[in-house]
Amino acid sequence: MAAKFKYNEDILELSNFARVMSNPVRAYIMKKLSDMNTCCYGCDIVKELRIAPSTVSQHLKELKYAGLIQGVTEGPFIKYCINSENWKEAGYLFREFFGELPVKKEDICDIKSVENNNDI
Amino acid sequence: MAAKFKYNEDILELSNFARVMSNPVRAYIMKKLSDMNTCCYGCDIVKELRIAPSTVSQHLKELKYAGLIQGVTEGPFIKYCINSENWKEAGYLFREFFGELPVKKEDICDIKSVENNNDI
DNA sequence: TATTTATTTCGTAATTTTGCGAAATAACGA
DNA sequence: TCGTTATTTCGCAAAATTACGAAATAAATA
Repeated sequence: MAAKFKYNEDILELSNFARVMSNPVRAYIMKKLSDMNTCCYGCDIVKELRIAPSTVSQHLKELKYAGLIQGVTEGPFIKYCINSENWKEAGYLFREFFGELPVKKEDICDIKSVENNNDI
Repeated sequence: MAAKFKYNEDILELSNFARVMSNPVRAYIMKKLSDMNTCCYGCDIVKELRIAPSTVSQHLKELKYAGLIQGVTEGPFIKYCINSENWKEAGYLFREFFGELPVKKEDICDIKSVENNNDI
């Protein structure tokens, strides 16, 4: 029978990052950490999302395993921060995947010149 | 007991797109369609990835349901093309999620390219 | 008409994901 | 020391995902 197809490494990496972000809890955590570029404790997430500590712990573990966050022990707490390096890496991967997007209005340098636009 | 947390709509939308792209077959198909901005038939995917037709059909259905592709009947074939509108939308969602990344050279706002730009 | 090709639907089995409670660990403060 | 708080690990059950084969549909063609 035919050999199994070998996916491009980028596709596998991207789909794995996508898998990690496919859970709302994990997406929420990453959004929180990246948005305000701040850190948080597991107990913050427990309070905010009102889910079991063990569930949060599991998701944080997965994010850590994926290299997207890193934890620093602070007494009985563990302060989790984003791993900027890998976060950027994931960002580039997705950006490349979706391709260069036409600029949005608010991103355009000069609004006037938008009126004659030839891009597809 | 505490009411269930209500996620931001963007988070839910993003994690759902992420779920869709978390499967290598689906990521492969989208990459193929978006990369060369071309179309394909289900049977192409069957041949390329060497997986069962029913499996491919299922994945195409999911992509269609997510609004990322659209099919046009062509005799016994169905030609699938990308749904640019929604693909762009997903792209923006991810771009916003990952935040503005340090500009790469080719992304730098260049008056010339903006001058001929029709896209909204 | 019979055959071939592309596709879909359906049912199924295997695997993965998810969320939780219970129990254990660790650090802090009264 | 004892109780509180934060966290993790473990086991479990429910749900979702995945891939497949068999059967059915539909169009093209010999």
